[in-house]
Amino acid sequence: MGRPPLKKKSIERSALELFVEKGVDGTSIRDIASRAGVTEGALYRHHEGKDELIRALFIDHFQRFAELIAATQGAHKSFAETITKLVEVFFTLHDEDPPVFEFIMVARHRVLDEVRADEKNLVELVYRLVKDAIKNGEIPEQNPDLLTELMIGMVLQTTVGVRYQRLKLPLAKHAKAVARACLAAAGAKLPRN
Amino acid sequence: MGRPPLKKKSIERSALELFVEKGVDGTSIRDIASRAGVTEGALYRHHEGKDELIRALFIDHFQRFAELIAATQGAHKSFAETITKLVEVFFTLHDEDPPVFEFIMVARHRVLDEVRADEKNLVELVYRLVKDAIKNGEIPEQNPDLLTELMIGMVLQTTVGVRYQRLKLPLAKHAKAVARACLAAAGAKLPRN
Amino acid sequence: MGRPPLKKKSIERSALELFVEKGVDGTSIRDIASRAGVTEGALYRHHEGKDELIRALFIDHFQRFAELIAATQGAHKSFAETITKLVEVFFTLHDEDPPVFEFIMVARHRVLDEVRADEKNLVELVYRLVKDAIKNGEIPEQNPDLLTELMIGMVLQTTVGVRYQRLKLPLAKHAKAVARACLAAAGAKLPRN
Amino acid sequence: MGRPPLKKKSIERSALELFVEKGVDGTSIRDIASRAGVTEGALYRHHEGKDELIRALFIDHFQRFAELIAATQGAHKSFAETITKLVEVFFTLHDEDPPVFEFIMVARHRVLDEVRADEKNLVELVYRLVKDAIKNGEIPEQNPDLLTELMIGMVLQTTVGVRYQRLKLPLAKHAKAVARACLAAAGAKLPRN
DNA sequence: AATGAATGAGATTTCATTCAT
DNA sequence: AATGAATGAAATCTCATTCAT
Repeated sequence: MGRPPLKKKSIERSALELFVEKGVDGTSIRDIASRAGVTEGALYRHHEGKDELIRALFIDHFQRFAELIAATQGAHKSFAETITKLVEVFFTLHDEDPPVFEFIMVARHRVLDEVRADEKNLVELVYRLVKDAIKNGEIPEQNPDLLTELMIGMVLQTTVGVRYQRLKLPLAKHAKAVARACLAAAGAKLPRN
Repeated sequence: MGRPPLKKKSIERSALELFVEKGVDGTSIRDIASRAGVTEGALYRHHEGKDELIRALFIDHFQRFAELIAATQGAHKSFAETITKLVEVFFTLHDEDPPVFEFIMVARHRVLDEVRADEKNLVELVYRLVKDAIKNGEIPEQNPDLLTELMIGMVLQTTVGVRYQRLKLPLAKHAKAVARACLAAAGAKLPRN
Repeated sequence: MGRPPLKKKSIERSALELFVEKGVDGTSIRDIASRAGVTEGALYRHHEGKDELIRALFIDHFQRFAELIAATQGAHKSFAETITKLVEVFFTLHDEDPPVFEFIMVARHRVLDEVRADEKNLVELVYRLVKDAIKNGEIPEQNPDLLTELMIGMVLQTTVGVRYQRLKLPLAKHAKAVARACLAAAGAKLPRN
Repeated sequence: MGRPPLKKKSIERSALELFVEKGVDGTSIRDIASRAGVTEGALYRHHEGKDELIRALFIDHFQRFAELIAATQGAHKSFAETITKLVEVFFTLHDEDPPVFEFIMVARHRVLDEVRADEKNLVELVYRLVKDAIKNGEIPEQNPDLLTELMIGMVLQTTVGVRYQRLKLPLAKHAKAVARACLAAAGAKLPRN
């Protein structure tokens, strides 16, 4: 059962961090190897190349996102409850490992089509929630596309605030307030807190 | 006085568009020259290099942002009016030339310190508005940093929605609705529209 | 431990020779790589760039010069003996590897300050020998700076003569005669040979 | 009879100085134009290109060298007198305009063949003087090639000493002493001074 | 006579990748 | 599993020269 690949994790972690810090295109194999304390060739033992590494990192971590979000979807509750839950899930995901979260945000626009489909589902999920909420009369008649962007914007920008140290970790602390703001923006009757 | 700089504008415009389309790091000098219909060396007549070009483009266009926003600040009105005005200004800026707007958004994190100071002012401006509104009782007691991020998130994400064609131009059309959402998120009493 | 650096020596030797043949500015990375039988990028595995390569070559080889000359200094003998010894050392250094010697002569004016300090010491060494000899009455009262230049000029120009094939190798063969000329120029009583 | 070419002299002087300061290959047309206070194109009004400029500068100034030296040759005097005169001529040439002198020294190895012939004559001239002096018994039997290099080395290195501020201008002040050193090195009976 | 934009060739440098060790 | 030299392609940048103004 051979030695475990001691450096694989280190390479992947270094890559992920650098991709967030300097951008994917701004990070070279050398940068990654250097931070991981290995040489350039080592990376190719574990990954086919830079592209495949990015893809592997994305798919790996995106799993957890997809699972947690899918779980949220399952529980058929009110719009308010679902949105609140979703915000919590997002912030929890962020707090578990902020660099991973940021990498997913940064990389999602580059990773290939089949993955994009998944990513699209995220926007789509919120869109459907909004659409249903309007149909059910939970929130007033309005442009569902716009509301979708507004809510996503609030959640994502909160993570940006953390990155630039304008907000403090853990994000989960702010989940309730952000959820409330989303519902207020949607014109929902706020649940008593 | 020698040949007039026929290609300078073309180079700069091509660069700006490509930076938005393919990212700054993903765009090569050759890409830029090729789209501008010049040879690579031509760029160096007008700019010292890629870095300086990015910087120059940023500073150039950021001017207009700073001016318009400064003008908004001057008009001492209620929180609701100021926020509404600010959203309108932003969306107008975006609609005037969406690629320019997107470039500013994309480039602001790379451009050096003195410029960053200016960019910081934008966040700071909103922050001060929020702080004052809380003090004046226009909006309820709450974390001003968080609200700042939420409002900025809504405005920026709206422009992302346009980019991915989930929302249609002109953005200005959505200004009222976004402003209303910002105020709702802030817990302000909504002005009758 | 990876491939051994088969080409490093070749790159450095090629560079050194070309710098002498065509001048430092007249030699391109491509010239060097081509003579060394490698691609241009190979150079950057071993050196940061052209400047650092020049510097590294200089420092490397200058070591030997400094050591041999320092050794000569130690032996406290008469002016005549010291000068004779110095000329011999120089010519021996030259004969060991004329291209290296010539490179050192060519490069010394471009290499940065800390190295220049060392180089200065060479002139300084001769200067001090001259000064002392005047004080001790070994040679007549005269401008020590001028005599220093005269003696250095004789030694260096002899190496130029070799390069243009007006003199034949080995230079060491001429050491006695050159030393005698130096002493004559200094007005020293010539030692019987 | 048109305007005089105001900038021609400025371009040529700037070029000459820069060639001395930074080397011929290290000096760009831009450098030259910039120091001359003109733009790049201006140079091409007066010269065909960089190569021709170098050549023109060399030939121009070399004239004076050739003339003065030829004049020295004409006067058939003793070896001692001729050498003394030659050193004076050289140092006078240097003092008239040190940058010009240095440029001639620096450029002589690059300028094409027919000029090289002339330059060769300089070494050759000294060589013939030495040869004759040996034949006439003015100086002892010795290697005439070596003595030629020694004397040239003394004269040239003296100019280097000035450049590095180890000797003070005017060089002519040192002519007598250098001539005496040359004669001493040659083993000539020194003329009473 | 001079300008300075633009060219085109080439120089320097970077970098993902391969491969012998 | 890992090394690190070397490759080859591409990226950035320089520069002598040309040419419209």
